[in-house]
Amino acid sequence: MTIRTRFAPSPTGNVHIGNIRAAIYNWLFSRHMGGAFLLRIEDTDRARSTPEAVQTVLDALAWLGLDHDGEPLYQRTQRQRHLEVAEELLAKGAAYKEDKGGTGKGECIVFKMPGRDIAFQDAVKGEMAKKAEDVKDFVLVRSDGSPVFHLGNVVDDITMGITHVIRGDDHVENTFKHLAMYEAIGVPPPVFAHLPMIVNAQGKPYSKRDGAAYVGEFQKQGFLPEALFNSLALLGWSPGEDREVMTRDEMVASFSLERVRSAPSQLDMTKLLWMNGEHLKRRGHEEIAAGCRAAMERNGQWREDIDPAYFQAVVACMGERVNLFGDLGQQAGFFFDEAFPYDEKSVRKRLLKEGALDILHEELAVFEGLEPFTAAATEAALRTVAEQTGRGMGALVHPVRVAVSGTAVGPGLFEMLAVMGKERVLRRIRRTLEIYGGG
RNA sequence: GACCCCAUCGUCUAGUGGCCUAGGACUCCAGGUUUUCAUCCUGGCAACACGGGUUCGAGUCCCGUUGGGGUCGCCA
Repeated sequence: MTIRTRFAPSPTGNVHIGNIRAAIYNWLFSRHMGGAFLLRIEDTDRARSTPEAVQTVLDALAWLGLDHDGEPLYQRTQRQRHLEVAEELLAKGAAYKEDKGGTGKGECIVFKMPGRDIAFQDAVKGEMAKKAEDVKDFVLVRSDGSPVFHLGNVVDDITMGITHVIRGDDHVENTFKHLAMYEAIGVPPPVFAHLPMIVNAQGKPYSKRDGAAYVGEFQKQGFLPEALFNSLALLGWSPGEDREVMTRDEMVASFSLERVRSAPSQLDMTKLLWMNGEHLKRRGHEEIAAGCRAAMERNGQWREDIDPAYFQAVVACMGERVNLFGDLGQQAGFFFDEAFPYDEKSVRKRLLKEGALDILHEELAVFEGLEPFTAAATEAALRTVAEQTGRGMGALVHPVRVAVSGTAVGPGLFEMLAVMGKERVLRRIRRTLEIYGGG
C-alpha cells in the first residue's frame, strides 16, 4: 500500500507555525515512505477564503519546499459528494433529521453515534479509547443545507485515498467521531497521528501575542526556510542521535512517527536564531548577499548606487557576524552610507582619549602613501608604526576603526579597510579629524 | 463540571529496567585565541514534579496526588 498524507488548511490569510509543522510532518513522513503528499484547501468559509488567503498558503508551502503531489483539492468543489454521503447515511439509518437544539431554524442532518465504545491506535499517542456515552451525536449538514467540517473532512480524505492523517492534538476528540463515520460509510479508516501543540512560556497554545506566529513573519525577518523547517521539525521530533542541524534530505531519511513526542513544546527564538546562523554558513556568499540585499530592500536600507561587487565584498567581510539576513543592514550600514552615525560611547573611548587623534593623523599620513592598499599592507604599515613608536596595536587600531565606521565593533579592521578601499578610508579619516577637532 | 492527554536541566531533547554519580544542543558564566565584536577552543552552572507500589534493581512499569493542556457548537 502506498502511503498518502495530506495537509488540509483552511485559508485564513495567515499560516500558523503549529499548522505548518503539521504540514512538515506529513511531508516528511510521506517522503520518507516514498508516498504521496496531497494538498486540500478547506475553503468552505467563503468570507475568509479569498484568493489571496489561498495564495498565502501556497506561498508558505513553496517557501519551505513542501511540494505536494497532484493538484490541490478545493473543498468547495466537493459539496455534492458531501451531501450524497449524508443522504446515504440517512438511508442506512446512521443519521437522522432533527431540529437539533430546538433552534427553530429547521431540520439538520445529525450523525448517530453507534452506542459502542471506540478505540484506536494513535501513531504517536498510542492506545486511545472513549466510552460510548462520552461522544455525542453531531451535526453533519446544517439546516441551510451546508455540510459541516466533520463531513467534508472525512469524505474528502476518503476520496483522496488518504492513508495517514497527521494533525494537531486539538483533533483527538474529533477522531472518535470520524472513526464512527468511517465505519458507517463502510470504508476502513486511515492511521491517525496527533501532534502535540506548540505552546508559549505559559503552556498555552502559541499565538500571535507570543511573537512571530506566522510563516510570513519569519520570512520577512530574514530567516532561512531551511532553518525554520529544521527548527520546527525538531519541536516534538528528534532523530535520536545527537544531531540537530540537518538538511531536508537528512530529515526525510531518518523521520518516523514513532519518534514523535507526545508532550507539547515551546519555540525558542534564541535557538532558532542560532539554527539560522548554522544554515547560513552552509550557503554561498552569493546567496547570502542576495538574502541580505532583499532584507535591506524590505527595510528601506538599500540604495541603487550600491556597487554589487562592493556589496558582495562587504558580505564576505562580515562573514559569520550575520545570523539573520537583516543583520547586515543593521550592523554594516556604515559601509554604504557616507553619513554614517558616530557611536558616542565609541568616540569617547577610542577617539577622544589622549593622543588618539594625533595617532590618527600619523596613520592618515602613512595610509596616504600606501600602495597597494591591501589588508596585508595596512597591517604591515601599522605594525611598523607600532614598533617605531613603541605603542601597542590596540592603540593604533581603535581610532581608525571608529574613524571609518563610527563604531568600536565590526569585522577585522584590515579586511574592512581593504574592502572600503583607500579613497574611502582616507576621506573618512579626514572627515573624522575635521569633526573632532584634530584637523 | 465531564471526558481525554501530558510531565527529564530555563528552553529543545537523548533515555524503551541495570551501560545514568542522567548524555547532547541553545542560553548563561569563567578562561583561552583575536586590534574590537563575532567566530572558534576549553571548562562550568543546571533536570528525572511528588507519594506509594512492582522488582535483586526504576528516569524507564503500575496506582495515586499535584500541576499543565485539549475537547465538550447548526466553528474549523
